[in-house]
Amino acid sequence: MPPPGLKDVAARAGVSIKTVSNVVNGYVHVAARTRARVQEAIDALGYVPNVAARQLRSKRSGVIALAVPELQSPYFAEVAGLIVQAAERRSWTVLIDQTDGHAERERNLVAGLRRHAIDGLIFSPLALAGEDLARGGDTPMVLLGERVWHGPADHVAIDNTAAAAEATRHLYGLGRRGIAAIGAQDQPSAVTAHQRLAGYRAALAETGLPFDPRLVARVDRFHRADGAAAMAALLDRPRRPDAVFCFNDLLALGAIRTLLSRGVRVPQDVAVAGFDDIEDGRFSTPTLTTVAPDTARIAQLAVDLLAERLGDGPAAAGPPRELRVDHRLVVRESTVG
Amino acid sequence: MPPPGLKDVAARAGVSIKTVSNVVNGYVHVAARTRARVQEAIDALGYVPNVAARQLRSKRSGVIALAVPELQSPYFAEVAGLIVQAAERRSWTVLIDQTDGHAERERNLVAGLRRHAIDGLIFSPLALAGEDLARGGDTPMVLLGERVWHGPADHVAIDNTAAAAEATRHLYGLGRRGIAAIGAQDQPSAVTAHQRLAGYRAALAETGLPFDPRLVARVDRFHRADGAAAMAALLDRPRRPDAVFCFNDLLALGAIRTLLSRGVRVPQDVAVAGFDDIEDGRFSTPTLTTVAPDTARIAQLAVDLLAERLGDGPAAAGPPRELRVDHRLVVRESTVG
DNA sequence: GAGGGTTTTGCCAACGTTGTATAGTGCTCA
DNA sequence: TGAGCACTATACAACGTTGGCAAAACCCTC
Repeated sequence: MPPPGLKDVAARAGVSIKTVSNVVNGYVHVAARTRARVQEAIDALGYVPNVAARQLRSKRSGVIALAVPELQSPYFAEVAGLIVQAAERRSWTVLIDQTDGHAERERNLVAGLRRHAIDGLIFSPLALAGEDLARGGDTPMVLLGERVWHGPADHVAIDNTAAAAEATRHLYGLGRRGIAAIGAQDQPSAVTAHQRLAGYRAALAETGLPFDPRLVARVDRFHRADGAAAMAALLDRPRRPDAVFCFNDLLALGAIRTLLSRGVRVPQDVAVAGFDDIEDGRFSTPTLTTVAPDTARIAQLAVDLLAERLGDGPAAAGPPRELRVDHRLVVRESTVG
Repeated sequence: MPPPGLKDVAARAGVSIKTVSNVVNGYVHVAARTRARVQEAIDALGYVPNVAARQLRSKRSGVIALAVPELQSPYFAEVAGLIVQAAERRSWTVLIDQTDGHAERERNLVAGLRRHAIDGLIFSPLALAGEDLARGGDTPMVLLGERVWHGPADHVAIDNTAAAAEATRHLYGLGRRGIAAIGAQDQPSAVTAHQRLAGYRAALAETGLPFDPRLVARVDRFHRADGAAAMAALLDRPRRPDAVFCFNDLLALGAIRTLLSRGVRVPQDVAVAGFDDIEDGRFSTPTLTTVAPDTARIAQLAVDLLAERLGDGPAAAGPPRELRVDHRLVVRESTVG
């Protein structure tokens, strides 16, 4: 037996189909008596609106998509969870998509998904930057990450450069003078890596420390294994650092693992700072000094921005905005024993 | 300008709407010439089928839902990622939903979502068990976790009890005699906790060790903080354990944190084993001994089972099945220094 | 070149919902 | 008491797609 539709509810309540629709959509001008009778019929039949039909008619699906490079990464998982929660308050459903950082997949997503079925898109691009993102439909889009191109999308981000500089200055403030960095990347699209590197360099310049390329380790991805390998490489180079700023917490945890397994003490011999404030860093040994972005606010803002664009209000159109979100440096055992 | 529809493509190619539909759906009897002309028009216009309309007509959406308690938990994030990948091979989209373990939310999901919009559901219940799950539509459902009730759904799970026993025996085999457990839960619906506790008790019984309730710590959730608190409580009790079996890796990492911060050596003084084999445990200090379920296979099987139920083939109907997935004990530094 | 079968295409209806236009109801106020 | 008005409910069309069916075009054989 097919699920009941407005038709069935209407028949049972003895009213027209449209009246039922009005009740369901909370239209104001429905007599209390009628409303009650309809509601009773709805409950009795277990009526649930058919999303497909509703979308077909009204062009709104109540679904937004969230595209992140990978869910396995705790940072993205956390952001995803928060966005789902924020969206739920607007009774939106979130379709989470994983791009694995493949440009192809990101492109498909932007071009394909955006045509139908999705009211809006929150996108954390990894491989894609620039005009590629501008393509595909006019579905409202909010980008997580700094604005590095000039397409028609809103951005939500922390000040990566300032935060990275802050972390680096913290290490300098501890008296460290051989401050290494782990997480540099070559691809021009790796904006996050570039900005954090820029912050690191800015702090060095500011404090008068020379920039030494030998103290900067490149990585392919931002995973623990990459951090572990990069740290090993740094230790094998002639000049051994007494502090490391890692561009995210996973890299830092991997680096710490390498240090400890080689008998290097953290933080006495080498101080380590990370970025993201994932939960792991709060319970690792040693606990991790890190830059904590206000992820809850990032999620909330992303959803709010999308809502504005989706709304029929005055703010629906307008130039793309870039919203800056706070961050703070959380000092833990990996830098001050 | 609204996105192009079959109508527009038909006009451009000079054929009827239905012919375009036939081309899109790969209907056999379309002349090669016609097909080519239509395809060219599709490409030129960038036509994308309207999912809503298609679903309205054909009752298939190409979307399956995955409901997990929380994405923040690395284990679920990993499983979610793998399921998305497995689903992609069947060109399904996955709608990931977070229940936060709230019974209410899980119930809504099962009752509401299943009516429309979703072809199938992969569900990892936390709060809900029993007949509650049986309600709501006839959308095919696959449960992640052992079968503890008798509704009409397929199950994919590892043998939690056997795996827990294995981990406990491993600790016993190291010569430990005060083996504690962290992760017991009281709610009858906490099936996972019950089964792992059962495995722990079975192993004790088998080895002749008495079961001591003072060595079993209850937790509210399976997070690091709970593990840390539980471990602190265990250390404060009169009888101090020399080994701990934690019902998941997060609990274990939290427990290790407490041990190390109190100056207790791991594994020399207390050996710790976990469950899930999340990535954190491979890079923590010490690295974590744990039970590794074959998550890739779990994901693949869940999707395959759903596909069978969705297919029009002979296996579409039939009694619910329970599929057992392998696991193995991964021994690392937290038990053997 | 006509008859029969096969391939290909076109028309119509329907999926379940909502927006628009409209009819009906009961009230207030002159 | 009737005109005017606000409120309430209804009828109908349309969203873009696909399945069923009929018509048209094609190909072959005799």
